[in-house]
Amino acid sequence: MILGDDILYNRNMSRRITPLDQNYVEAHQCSIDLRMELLGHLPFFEDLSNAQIQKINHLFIEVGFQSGQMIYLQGESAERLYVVADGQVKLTQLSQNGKEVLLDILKRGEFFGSLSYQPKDHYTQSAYAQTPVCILSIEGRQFRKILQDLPTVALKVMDIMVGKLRESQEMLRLISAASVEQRIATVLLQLSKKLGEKKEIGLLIQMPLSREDIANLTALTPESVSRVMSQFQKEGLIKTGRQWVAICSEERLEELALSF
Amino acid sequence: MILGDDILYNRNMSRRITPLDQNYVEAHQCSIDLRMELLGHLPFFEDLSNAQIQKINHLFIEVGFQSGQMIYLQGESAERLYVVADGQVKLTQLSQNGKEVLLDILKRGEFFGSLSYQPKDHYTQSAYAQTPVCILSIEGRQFRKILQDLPTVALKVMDIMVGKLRESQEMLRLISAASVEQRIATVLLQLSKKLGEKKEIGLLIQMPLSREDIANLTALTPESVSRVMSQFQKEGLIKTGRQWVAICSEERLEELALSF
DNA sequence: CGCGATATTGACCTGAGTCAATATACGTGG
DNA sequence: CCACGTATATTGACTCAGGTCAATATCGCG
Repeated sequence: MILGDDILYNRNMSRRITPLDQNYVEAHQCSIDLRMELLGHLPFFEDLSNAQIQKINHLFIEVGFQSGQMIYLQGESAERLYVVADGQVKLTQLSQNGKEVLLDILKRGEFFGSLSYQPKDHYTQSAYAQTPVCILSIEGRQFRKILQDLPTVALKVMDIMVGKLRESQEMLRLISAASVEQRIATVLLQLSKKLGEKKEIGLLIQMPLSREDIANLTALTPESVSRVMSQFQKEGLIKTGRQWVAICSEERLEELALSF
Repeated sequence: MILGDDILYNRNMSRRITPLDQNYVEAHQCSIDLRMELLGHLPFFEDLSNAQIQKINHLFIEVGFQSGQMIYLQGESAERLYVVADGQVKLTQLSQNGKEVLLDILKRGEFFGSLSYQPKDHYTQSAYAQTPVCILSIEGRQFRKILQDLPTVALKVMDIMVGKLRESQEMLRLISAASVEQRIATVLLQLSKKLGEKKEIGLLIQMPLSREDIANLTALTPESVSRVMSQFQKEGLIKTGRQWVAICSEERLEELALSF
């Protein structure tokens, strides 16, 4: 993979290639301060007093997962709500025929798992650590109680759900109506908006992202994704390698993505 | 369309064919009592006292729409929240390339429109009357105030949103991973669960539903839908005509639908 | 250094889209 | 109540985007 005049070189000039930061979270323990800091900045807790946060903090436990590890599995009894404290989590659904759909990628501050009151509810997706992650988790019932006691929190959570619903519906439209190129362009832009970091290479999507992941996001096959992305690279729209993508021309990608 | 030993006959034995009830809502005015009755039975208001409902009732206005009429258009400033009092409403998104995606079909008691606090929010879908409908509507800001004042209502609304998100994600999976036959079978079963009525013909989906509607629901073309449904009919799984479908063998459809 | 997971590329195939001709239902208005 | 016209549905012939399968290349880890 030869990438112009960048740090990245290879095809046996032999040297490291991945531009991703890999000094990720260890399966670490956040200090109490760090946890308070984090909880206090969650979009749905941000208006609460320190005392309230402190009380809530005690209800959370902390767990670490290594990259690729399963957090929970579709179909398991849904008992806990999780908050991403550090790293990235992916939510997927598996079909009988073996096809996996990638529903969402979550970063610090986003929640997933059980929001339900239902005692006998089951997870409708699986959650995996996409990087090493640190996760805070709370019993579903207790989170529910917080929502009942603190209407502002409930409203915020509702707003987030409304947003997620919209995103999901947009995705439906994308997959129903857009060409392969448009789907990939759109998804790359979405991800860059969420996880992009400006680097010399371009706007790097700061997370390990395989062709297969992109295929599962766009309802395509890894081979098709590969073909299109090779093309994009030839045209100078992106630079890409194993598990990473950087965007070189947001404008031209937008052009592709917008018109559908 | 000759359908065995049913009331339905034609192909110029000449007679009515649609088995749908067409004595639908007139662009009617609900009496105050009817409105109170309806509001009191909405899933999110059901726990409220009569007095509370009465107060809320005053915030709602009532509008009728004829079949096919637009209720609002994607992109318009989103100012109101709507509740279906009678009839059915469809929510769609249109893409530049002309492809329409059918996101949801709503029946009595379901809400749509603006849930947002944002003053400058815009509808992300369009809403059309699928039948003649009676709609109650409230200013978004006022509904928001209700949610703030009545936490139980906010939680119920949140739960409904969680459910809608799940449905939307299931749909994503269906469209991403299932064959044409599976998609159509699944969608027909879903609709029959929501709107089905047992008739002599079979389990009739009580609403006007064209091939195009089904195509827009399943990310297919009307022609493909037509081919598959003709096949289904030949195999005795369904009976169908212009704008209507009845299910004859739920079991065999389920068999098709389940295994993906 | 060597291996396994990931990515690329090519040749081929096929399911579903497209376009077009035809049939049919059913509302409208005579 | 019939006849006509329009929207809807069916069906066929053809095309093609994207899937499938398989061979090869490449990365990056241990």
